[in-house]
Amino acid sequence: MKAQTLKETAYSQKKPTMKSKFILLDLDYTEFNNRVYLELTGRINGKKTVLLYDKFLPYFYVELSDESDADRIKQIKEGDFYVVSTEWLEKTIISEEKKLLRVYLNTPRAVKPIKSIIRKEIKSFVQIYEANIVFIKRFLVDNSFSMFSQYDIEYEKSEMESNYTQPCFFLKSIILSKEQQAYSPKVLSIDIETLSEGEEINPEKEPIIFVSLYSQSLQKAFTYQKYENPENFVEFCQSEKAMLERICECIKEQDADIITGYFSDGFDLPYISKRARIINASFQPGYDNSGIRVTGSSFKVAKIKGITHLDIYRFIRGIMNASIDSDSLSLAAVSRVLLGEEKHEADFDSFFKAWKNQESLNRFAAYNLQDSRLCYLLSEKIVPSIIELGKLSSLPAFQACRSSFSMLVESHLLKREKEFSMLSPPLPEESELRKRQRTSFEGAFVYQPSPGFYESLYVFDFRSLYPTIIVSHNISPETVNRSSKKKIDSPVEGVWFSQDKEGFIPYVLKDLIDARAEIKRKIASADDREKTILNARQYALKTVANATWGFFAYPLTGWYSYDCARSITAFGRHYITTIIDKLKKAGFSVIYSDTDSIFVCLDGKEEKSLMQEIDKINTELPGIMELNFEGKFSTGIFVSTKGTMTGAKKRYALMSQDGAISVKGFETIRRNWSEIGKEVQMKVLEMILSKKPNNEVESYIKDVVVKIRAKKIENRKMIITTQLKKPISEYESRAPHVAAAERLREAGKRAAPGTIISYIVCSEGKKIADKVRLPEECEQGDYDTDYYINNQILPSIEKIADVVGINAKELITKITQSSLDKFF
DNA sequence: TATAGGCATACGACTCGGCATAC
DNA sequence: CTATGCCGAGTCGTATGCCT
Repeated sequence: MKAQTLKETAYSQKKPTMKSKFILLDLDYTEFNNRVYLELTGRINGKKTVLLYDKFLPYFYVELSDESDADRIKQIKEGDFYVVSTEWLEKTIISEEKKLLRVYLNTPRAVKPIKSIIRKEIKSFVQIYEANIVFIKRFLVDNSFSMFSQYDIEYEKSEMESNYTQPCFFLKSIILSKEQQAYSPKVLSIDIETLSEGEEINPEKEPIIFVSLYSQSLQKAFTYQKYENPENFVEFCQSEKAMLERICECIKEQDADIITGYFSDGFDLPYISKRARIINASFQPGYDNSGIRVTGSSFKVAKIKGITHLDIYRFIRGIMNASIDSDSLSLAAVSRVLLGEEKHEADFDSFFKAWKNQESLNRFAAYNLQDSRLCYLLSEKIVPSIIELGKLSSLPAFQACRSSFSMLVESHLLKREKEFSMLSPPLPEESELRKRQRTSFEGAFVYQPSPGFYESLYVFDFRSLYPTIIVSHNISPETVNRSSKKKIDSPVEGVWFSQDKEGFIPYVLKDLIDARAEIKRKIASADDREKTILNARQYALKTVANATWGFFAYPLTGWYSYDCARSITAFGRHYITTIIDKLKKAGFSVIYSDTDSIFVCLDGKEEKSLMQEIDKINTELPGIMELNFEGKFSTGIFVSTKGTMTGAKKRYALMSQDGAISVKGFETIRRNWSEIGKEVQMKVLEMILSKKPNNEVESYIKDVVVKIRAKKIENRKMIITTQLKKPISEYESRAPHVAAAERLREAGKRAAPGTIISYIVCSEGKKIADKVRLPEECEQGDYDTDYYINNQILPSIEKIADVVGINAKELITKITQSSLDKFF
């Protein structure tokens, strides 16, 4: 925020009021003469425009035991900060109705000092509410406004002179348009390459050598070292400085709504910003001629005024992580999963060599452009979800992209409070917080499966189990253990929920669930463009609905409720176990169940009678709870845990009728397992699920073991990757991946928390940690064959082979024996 | 810069008993 | 005879990454 952006002009005249449609794109604020002005960036008839608005002020609520103290609060002034006005309002906090004083201030900077004056000097002061809500969020939440929506505005010529590069007006009034047309924001993606041969990244010394920009109308890689026969997507600049200035020019020309990058918060944009300063390049793409604003130290955030910067990696890591089925969150891995597109490998050594020897850089340029292209394609898929989450929670897309689940839910609840005249309950004090963090509660029920091979499995699951439990039992902080005419007892002793009045959380959740059902109906008949948006919207609704129950158990919020949280999981356990009993009594055999799902075998009965039984169960479920048919699987495998005969939970494999295999929990889908181990396990699973005869499975296993012994498997498949979760020094024991991290650091490379460590187990040494080598330290075949056979192959197939009566351990010993026999 | 709990598994650190060896 | 060290088996705690 800059106070000096605006200057008052000398004249004042009567100005005509104009009316128009307005698409809101970005929101910020500035100060002038000790008054705060919201800066709304958006488009009027397609033209990017800045609107200044002075009719919204920051505020918070004060609870007083003596109402007459309100007059004293009204008078508070401290330097440039003062109370503008106050008003009394009736608000509910949890279930207590209170009369609270809403205190308006002249600027957001006044919140902290005025708050502490009230605390110190007002005798009847009891409590302050909602003082921690940032100004911009307050504005959006109070009005239920959101980015990329359409508004009807009245505005007039600005009295102030500004240094904005965009036209600037005074906003007189703004309301959300009745008709909302889908707005497709213009996206520009960026990626840079730097000449960094050492491992540490240093903008002081290492120049940016390539920058690529990708949008619908521009797809180019920029560099400043000329070479012969450049591809037509390459543009040469005179120098690095000229290149950066050209990039800035392109960004301005492109006039995009959104700029995206992959890890651009942490790398590309901060690097450009720093590098531009060092080489004295002018790089000011902001509408007030500001550059890239980088804040935060360990978690950097990069902002450009007037263009919403979305770091696709940040969003994937924070929100989509769980729903993405990929080993790592690298651009290559994520593109493979979400776009089905392979990223071409880069050989930076040869790139840098070509750069130094002034050879053709076409391959380097293509690589650079590929990255911004993939990021652009990912943006097409992901940006709609970010926008919809922003709309749902009234957060700017910039914030929605960088929010955690808890922040999305918190903001959504904040937006909905006014429908209940509620305020956010105050955040916990230090001691209460510690108490909450020590408290845990029982979670979900998991059925103990019997190991074996099954045929014809029917799977059912609850639609949104926890949200529907909350709605159907009216579970909310203000309904728990409240004296009431009608109540529902929780399975938890001594806890009940009042049914007299709909609770706030059930009310909000019901709305989310209904809205999602409605959208799913619409999707069926929508065209492709609508479908993208509707899909993003239903994703946002699902995300926020599912995260809402977790809010009860999240210590850092005012909505925390131990009794609600443990009642929800207790209800979950109650219903799933009751249904299991019913199915068993009806003569079906239940194979497995985890939290909200049930796996059933017909056991000689008819499919029809199973479905009838499920229908009956559904009529008996309360409220909106519902058990759905998820699918039928022709074969399935459940295994025993290591060294026992009892069935293992959370690890199984199913094959549907069309032959598609779904694997859960097994090594095949674990990141910290070697490719060879995973590959062999998957292959064995496939063979068994498709009922291949045992001798085929055995000969496959034999084949692999012989190949490993003969060192015929590539090193690449022997690499084990494990994430380093904390600094090397904090580990109590020296696990293999910690030993590998040490080696990595000795080689001068990064080994910080979060780094994925790759290593191969080689022969020299006693402990496995001693045998660890980095992949680049190994020659082909350097690996420890015994380790891979005994610790990677055997454990991954032993329990699976067991199910069809193959003794993998014996088999492998026999192979080893016979190969030794041959040898001697 | 934390939505929750439940679960399987690997591996190092440690303990303990058996044994060989040195003194 | 005791002191020392090595080895393997068993137990425990730490660590990771999965499932819903």
